[in-house]
Amino acid sequence: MRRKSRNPERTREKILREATAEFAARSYDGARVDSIARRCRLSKNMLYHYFGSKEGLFIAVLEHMYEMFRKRQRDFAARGGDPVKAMRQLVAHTFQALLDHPEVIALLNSENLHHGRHIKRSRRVRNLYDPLVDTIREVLRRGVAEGVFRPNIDPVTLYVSFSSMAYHYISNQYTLRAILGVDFGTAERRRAWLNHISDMVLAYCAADRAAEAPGQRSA
Amino acid sequence: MRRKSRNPERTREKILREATAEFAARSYDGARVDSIARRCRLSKNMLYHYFGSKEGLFIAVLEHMYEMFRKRQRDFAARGGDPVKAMRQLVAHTFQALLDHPEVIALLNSENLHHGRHIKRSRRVRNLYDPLVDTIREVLRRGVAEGVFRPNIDPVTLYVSFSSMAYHYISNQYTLRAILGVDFGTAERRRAWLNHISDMVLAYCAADRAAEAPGQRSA
DNA sequence: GCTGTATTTGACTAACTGGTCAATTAGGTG
DNA sequence: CACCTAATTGACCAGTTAGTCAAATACAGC
Repeated sequence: MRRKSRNPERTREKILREATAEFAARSYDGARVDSIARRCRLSKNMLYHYFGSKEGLFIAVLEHMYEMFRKRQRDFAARGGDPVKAMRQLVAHTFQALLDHPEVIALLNSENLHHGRHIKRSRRVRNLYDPLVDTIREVLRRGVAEGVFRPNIDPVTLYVSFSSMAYHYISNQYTLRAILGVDFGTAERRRAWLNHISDMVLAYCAADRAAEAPGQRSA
Repeated sequence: MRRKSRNPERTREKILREATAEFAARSYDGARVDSIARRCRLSKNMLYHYFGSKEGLFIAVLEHMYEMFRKRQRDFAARGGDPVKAMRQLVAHTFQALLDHPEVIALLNSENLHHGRHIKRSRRVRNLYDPLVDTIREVLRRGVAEGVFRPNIDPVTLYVSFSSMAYHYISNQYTLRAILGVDFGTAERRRAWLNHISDMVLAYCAADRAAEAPGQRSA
């Protein structure tokens, strides 16, 4: 039987993969360095050799996660002529990305709980602009040109809006269930929620507005 | 100097108060029983005397938090004739409640990370209907009657929608800042965001819709 | 094949963690 | 005042935790 010969790259990746799983499952404080080492079938010293400390490892996990997510966003292109359809695809893509990568929500929640303490220490993550915002801007532009969207909609605000609704639905499903008595985990309810987010976004973007709604301020 | 004579009620409350602060600041796994005892200036045994275990204490904290929040929601009544104005008040109330009680977000996030493990064990919290939903229903009804809102809007869906946006804005402000490079903590940006949520809600509820937006399904 | 360097490991530790025990103290009640 | 019960405490423990040390091992270049 071939003893696993040394292979720094593979080892590093394996640690990163298992650490992501552990940190996502148990959050920063709940995660155990020994447990990660056991998952990797490596001695704990390897983690310290490559990442210095538990915090260093967590930062590397965050960076890796952000890069993966960003790449996925960049690879997505809302094609097709219809801006309304493109906007729906955009929302669906965001929702699906979060469903496909539950570790993203877990890691971000853990990080926000610590007031972004680790992200602040990472130079690679700071001011990492989400490429999806550019796609939104483009779709909005086309929609305005075609007369289906109203002008002067901020793409960042719109992005935060629908990603909030997608994220929160998944992230807080357990306490929402406890408070409202509704199971948000079923496929059908998810589909309905995705449609609802799109509906809200499109109602907000629609051009055929007149009276009092958007742009107005209350006292 | 008067040695603190025994007072079970006050002691219980003090433990609950300090435990809430500790669990909110450090989440369930990060919180330390010894630290809570130290905050209370009580021997650790008191926590075990009154709440049995760290988990029992956390459950009590969750229950207490829910009751407080629910009471606040119930006390709120969106008065006034104008349903549009009332809806804005409703959104503002929700946003402000989360700003006033940051521990709510911290505790709920911690609990969702554990897939609602503790909330499931609490009989007092299960299926605790949020009273604000009733207020929303009533405002929607009035709006439909006055012809400013369209009919058949689900109050629960609407509640989850705007509370998502309010909650997420506060909860994820640190990672949003890291990813988008925008400080979401300033008073002005908060005001703008509150207005934006209201705008979206009202655009969604508005009666004067015709063509394709709400209710439509994509493939 | 020799040697230097990077990879990998087993054994260890000092501090901490949730939880327990037996003992002490204060208040209400007869 | 004596007695019972509930509140409160100091001392302690077994298991765990992030992090360390020195040694061993494999690979690359000569």
